[in-house]
Amino acid sequence: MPLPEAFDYWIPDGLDLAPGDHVRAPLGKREAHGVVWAVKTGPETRKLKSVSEKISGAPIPEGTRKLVDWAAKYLVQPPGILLRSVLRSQEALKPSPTETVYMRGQAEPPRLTEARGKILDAMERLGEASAADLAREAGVSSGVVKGLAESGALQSVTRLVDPPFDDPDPERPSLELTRLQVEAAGVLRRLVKAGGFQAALLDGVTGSGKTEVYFEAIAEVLRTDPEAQILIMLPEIALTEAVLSRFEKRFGCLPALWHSGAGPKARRRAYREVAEGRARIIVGARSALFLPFPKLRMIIVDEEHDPTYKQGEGLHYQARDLAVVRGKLEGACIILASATPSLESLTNAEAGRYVHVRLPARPGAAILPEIGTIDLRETPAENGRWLSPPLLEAMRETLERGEQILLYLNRRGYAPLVLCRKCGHRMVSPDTQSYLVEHRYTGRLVCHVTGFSMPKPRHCPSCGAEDSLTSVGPGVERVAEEAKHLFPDHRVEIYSSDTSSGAEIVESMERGEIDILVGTQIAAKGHNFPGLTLVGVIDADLGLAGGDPRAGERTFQTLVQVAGRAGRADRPGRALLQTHQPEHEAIQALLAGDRDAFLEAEIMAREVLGLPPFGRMAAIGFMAQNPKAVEDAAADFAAKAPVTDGVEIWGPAEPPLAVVRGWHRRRVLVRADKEIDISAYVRAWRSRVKTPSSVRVSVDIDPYSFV
DNA sequence: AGCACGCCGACT
DNA sequence: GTCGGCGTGCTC
Repeated sequence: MPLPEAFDYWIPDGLDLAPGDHVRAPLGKREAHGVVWAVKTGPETRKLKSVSEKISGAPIPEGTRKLVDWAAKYLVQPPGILLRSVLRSQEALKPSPTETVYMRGQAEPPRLTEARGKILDAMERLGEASAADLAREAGVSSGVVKGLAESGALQSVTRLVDPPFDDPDPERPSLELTRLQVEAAGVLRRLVKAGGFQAALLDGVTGSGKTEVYFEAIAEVLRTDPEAQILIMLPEIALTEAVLSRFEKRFGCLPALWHSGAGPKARRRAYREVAEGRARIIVGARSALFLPFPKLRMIIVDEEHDPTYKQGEGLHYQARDLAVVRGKLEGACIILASATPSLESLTNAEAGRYVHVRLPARPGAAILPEIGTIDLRETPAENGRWLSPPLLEAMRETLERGEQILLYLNRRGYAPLVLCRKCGHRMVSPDTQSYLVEHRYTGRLVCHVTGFSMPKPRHCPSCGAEDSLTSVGPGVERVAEEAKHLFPDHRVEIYSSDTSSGAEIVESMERGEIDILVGTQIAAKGHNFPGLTLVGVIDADLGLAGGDPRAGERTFQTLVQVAGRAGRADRPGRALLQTHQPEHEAIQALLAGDRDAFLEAEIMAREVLGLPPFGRMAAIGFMAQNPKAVEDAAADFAAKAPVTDGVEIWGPAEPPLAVVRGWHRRRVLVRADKEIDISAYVRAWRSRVKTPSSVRVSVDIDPYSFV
């Protein structure tokens, strides 16, 4: 619970409690589940309540408790909020339930009655099954199954409903590695051998085989310590498929999975197996970082630059950074892997805090794509079209050779804006006032923030004009429509998070059945399409707009990832970027293939402004249903900021979405010099300002966006 | 987070 | 005169 600190209780006589144990304890008028944080002895004058009872379940290990304490301080949150992230599966504290299944036994039934015959027939059909299933299938009562089991005609096996995961085998032959991969793996293995906290940045171009390299580091951990646990973090569940199949090839089984999409059963099983130290390797999303590993020895953060490691509602944290902290607290080895490392990680590597392991070339014949720009100022697409003549020409050539094309546009739906030709009214979401996106496939206008949707109206809601609403700008649906129109004899498909059968699309793309794939961000990640040789980026400028200092970096990362999809097998690929500003440094750096020069420039800009990683940032959010109340609360809060050298307060300002579902929002940003403990500063500030309870205040340390 | 208390408006 | 809406404060 959001209490400021742990509460003290008496330990009743005869109850043996140690830190990490689960207990029930009275709290106000009720009882609550708690975890023993410390055991104290000595005189006590306060009147304390007593712990009610100890409850079963693996205790929360020391490393996990340290993480809770550390993160609570750093994130300026009550420790209970962090502990809640650890206690994600209440049922997992109980031992796994068991189930009894029956199979054919050795003996023949002493008397083969009609009912017994039916059961044996059902057995033939079902193979092994529970007594209830067998009885239902045979149409008799389950008592018959019991009788047969006693006579030995059926044999019963009792097993756990949540069985342990298979043990990964590090000794299986590793996949064939290139010389460069062997070298990189060697560096990581030496880190593992050295033991204790180690951090490495595995920095390799798209397709250079980073996964295989860190698998060798994992194998080394498995070999060195028979109890060691390893966490592999991925930014999204959509990405796990590729990693899982390669994992199975290397280690002979599937790892335990942890992600928010898993059902209660899968969660309970994964949680219990992790907490009891049996699960050796866990593949998971950001929340896996808070699992109670008793012996965590390695954390891999794959695609470490990915913004999904940040975000999250309620509790804001940067999972990549917390992973490094957890590594320190546990004495574990951390490997951050990316083709386009974040500025933060690169700076750490350059400062020598991380070992910098580079993987420069792709294995085998695959080479990086040739990258070119199309200047839309010189060769624009036709009015109302989005594919420029040079891109169309390249598409024609590619299709003639029987190769595949990916058109990348990070915008779902048909058109990002719908407006009235007569009066200029723009269709906006009732909650957030953000533009409604037209989805022609479903015929609706959708708010991408709240999910609000409505049928596209025939009359303008403002001036009443009929059929005057027009679609402005492209989304993937619209680009696909254009591609279909221009290449009617080729198969065009859309791949976005709206696509219901994403896995099918990926498979038929892999098999070469799709000629032109029009995709959003989701298509840019992790897939391997051997026949893909042309990537067309519809709008390379998207993301460069706005004053966000992170825009250049983000655009660069995305474009590298997308361009990296082309020409992975033996055929060289090329990527063409449609842009209005080919001179932008992010795009120039891509053209030159000069990532490091681009990042150096970015790093210098950040250093001058004192932005992360050269300074610290915090965002304080205010939310209330009454617009006046938020405004006043935010202004009052900002006015009461403690004055300190090296700290600047920006705002209050309206965040990008000033109203969401009737909640009005304001934001105050804090920039502090690197030496300043920004968490302590914000904590002190918060404690001196009293905000009305109708205004919710949230703190986000290291916010992703600085604007 | 849950739970109780207390203030105020609305209804028997 | 009492019920219940929610704003406020407390929980070892």
